[in-house]
Amino acid sequence: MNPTPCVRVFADTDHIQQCQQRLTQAAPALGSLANVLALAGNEVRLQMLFLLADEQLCVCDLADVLQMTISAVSQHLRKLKDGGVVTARKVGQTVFYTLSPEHLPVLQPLLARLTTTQPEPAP
Amino acid sequence: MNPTPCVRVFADTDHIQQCQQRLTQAAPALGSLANVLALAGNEVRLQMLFLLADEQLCVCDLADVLQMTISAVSQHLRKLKDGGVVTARKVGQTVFYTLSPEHLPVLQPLLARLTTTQPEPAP
DNA sequence: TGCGTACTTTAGCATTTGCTTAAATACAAT
DNA sequence: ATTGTATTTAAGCAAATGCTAAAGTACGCA
Repeated sequence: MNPTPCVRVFADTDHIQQCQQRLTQAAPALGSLANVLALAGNEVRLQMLFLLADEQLCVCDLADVLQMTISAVSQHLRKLKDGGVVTARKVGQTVFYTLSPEHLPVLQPLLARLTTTQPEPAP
Repeated sequence: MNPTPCVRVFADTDHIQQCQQRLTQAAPALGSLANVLALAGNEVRLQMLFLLADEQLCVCDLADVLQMTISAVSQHLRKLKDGGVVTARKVGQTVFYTLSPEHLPVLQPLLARLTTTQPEPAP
């Protein structure tokens, strides 16, 4: 596991342990956050989330907009659903996807950055 | 590219195009954001960023804290550096890493969520 | 009951990721 | 110059990812 350990003389053991303790304390939140960010860190999925922040959409719509196979879209949506990021609502044979409230506190500020109108470069 | 196109009868073409236009407009910011989130979406790297938000650290420190090979840590740091997320500052033969200001607006609120003290469950 | 539509799931495959191991580079001190 | 410390880089490999293609499921309607 640690075949090339850190060998410097002046390792501040106390400091190291403090850092480890901070990590341990943050661990649950950190793990959860990492999962959400990993999901949102894919460009296609981030596009989906961006669109879903505005309105609910069905698989077919997303496939049309993103110019992707329905299958590929569906697989992305499954990951997002498994991660608790989106929620599926079935109406007849159509499945509408929405951002689920669970991770909105994380996602909203991120997605908001994509909507704000960029300042035009001076002419 | 699109072997199983969406075949439903009532595809709202105007709506689809509106969505595509919103995507196109957000594209640069969205791509950049996706890159940062993909970097932060790895648990090890998120731990690193969490620690670096508090204080600058060298490769050796991070390896000790995270109980990882120096090589593995160095490779993660390279990705973070290439993505403009951290900055390297060399002092003698030690390299200190810091969060770079470029993507702080994205990272700060995320990392802040890890520091806030959780409310204790009532006894 | 049978057909068509919307979606999901499976299997397969190329690419990417994150690690290990080993060699290379950079600097400091002796 | 030589040695040692801190870090980077390269090569190799197992596992994860994201797609395609092809079945499979669920629902609505005639």
